[in-house]
Amino acid sequence: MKKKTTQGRKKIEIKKIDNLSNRQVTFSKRRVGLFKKASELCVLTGAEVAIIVQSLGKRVFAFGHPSIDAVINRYTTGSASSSSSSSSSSSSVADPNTPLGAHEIQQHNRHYAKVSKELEVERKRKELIEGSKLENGGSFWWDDPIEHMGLEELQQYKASLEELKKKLLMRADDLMLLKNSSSSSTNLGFNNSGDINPGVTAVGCDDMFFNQTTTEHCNNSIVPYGSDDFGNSLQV
Amino acid sequence: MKKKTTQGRKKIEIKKIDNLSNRQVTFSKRRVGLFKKASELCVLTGAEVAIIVQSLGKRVFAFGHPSIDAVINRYTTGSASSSSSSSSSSSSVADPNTPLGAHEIQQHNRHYAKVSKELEVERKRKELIEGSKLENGGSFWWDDPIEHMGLEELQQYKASLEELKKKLLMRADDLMLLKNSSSSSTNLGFNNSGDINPGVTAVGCDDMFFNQTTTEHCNNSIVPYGSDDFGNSLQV
DNA sequence: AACTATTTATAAG
DNA sequence: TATTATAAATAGT
Repeated sequence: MKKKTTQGRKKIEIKKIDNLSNRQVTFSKRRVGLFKKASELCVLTGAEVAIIVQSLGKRVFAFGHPSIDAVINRYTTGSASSSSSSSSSSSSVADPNTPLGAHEIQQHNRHYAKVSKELEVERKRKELIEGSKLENGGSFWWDDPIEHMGLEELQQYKASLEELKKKLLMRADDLMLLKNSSSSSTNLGFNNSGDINPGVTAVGCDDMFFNQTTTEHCNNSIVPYGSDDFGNSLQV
Repeated sequence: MKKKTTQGRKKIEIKKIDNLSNRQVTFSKRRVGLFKKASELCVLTGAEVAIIVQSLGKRVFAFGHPSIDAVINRYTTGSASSSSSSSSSSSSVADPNTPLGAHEIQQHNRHYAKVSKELEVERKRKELIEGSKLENGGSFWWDDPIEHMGLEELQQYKASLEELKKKLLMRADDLMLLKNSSSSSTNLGFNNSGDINPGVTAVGCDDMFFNQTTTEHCNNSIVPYGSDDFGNSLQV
């Protein structure tokens, strides 16, 4: 018979975790959990949500539906959906990439959302057929560093990317509306597959793939900029 | 013996809920849950988080630690913690109050955080002694419309407010750094107890009490502006 | 990073 | 609204 292998989840006090390592792990796990919840809230109720999370270090993650900027704009302006606004001033900007670009991004996001959903559906079907192996606990495949994948998984992964790439290219006309000023974040954990979505601004599509933690149709994104920090499920 | 009164939680598909009513309750419950998670993430890992949620109608809720604006600023500007920034432009501002004020607010928030925690601790103790009656399911007392409270609860509630008010006044010196341009949101669900914290900007302290869903030290806030919508646990 | 044993969050009633 | 049986999230290995 199987011995009780773990003591199971233990109740914890909601106070700062002293141990750095544990804190990092917890940050990662819960950050993913938070984004998942947000995603569900969006899908379930049609609400619009924007989340920005910054770990103690510097890494920033963001989630947004229908787009971070759309929600933020609405918030900062009072309710309208103005185009420009935000950013502006500020003297000590860490990286000089153009942070926002509201409308364009929003538009792109709309497309991404659709495409993303399609892929998600396909993924689910495949998963159903082959027996789920792509999911890791609470996170999603696009959160997995490739190192963790087996050969088979890698192939599936590659296939998924190709698939998505193809779909995105089919929508190239719309993507063309975006300035292809690489922008996005300065140093992502990921830089591979750098050809997909050339012109996505702030919430670079590359980021979306490897960093977004959400589910289904929500076009959300995670933009980790700044150097490394925790958020371990994301680093290469 | 007790009959099985409910079938318990049922698994649901993550797809838009058709029934409006159900969608609303789900929105409320999950919105609270999301903010709670966010709060825990902040406390546990020291991360900075900002969340803006807008229900399908118009009501907007926000959560932020150390302050929504601080996080948003950092996001929009790229990483720095500029003072002014954001909001600025935008032509169609619903309410003319100065939305941000980063540094000052941040400073205030720090204090609020401390004070808030103290109150929370006291509340817990009291609750422990009298047998928890302040909590409603997953939400917190400050989320409860006063109508739902019994006389006794109301008194306790009032006492809590007074207590907090006193503490905040003790830190008046710091608060003085803030412009006391009422600001905050235009039409809150709540307007009672309008004397506590006169000069809290964007994330008016009044809001904090009645709208924040978070826990403990996180100085977060929920600013519901726009007319009514769901988020039922909040409306007056 | 994968795995439980539990704690939490919640769908329904 | 308060309750309760379950689904989910997650602390500790």
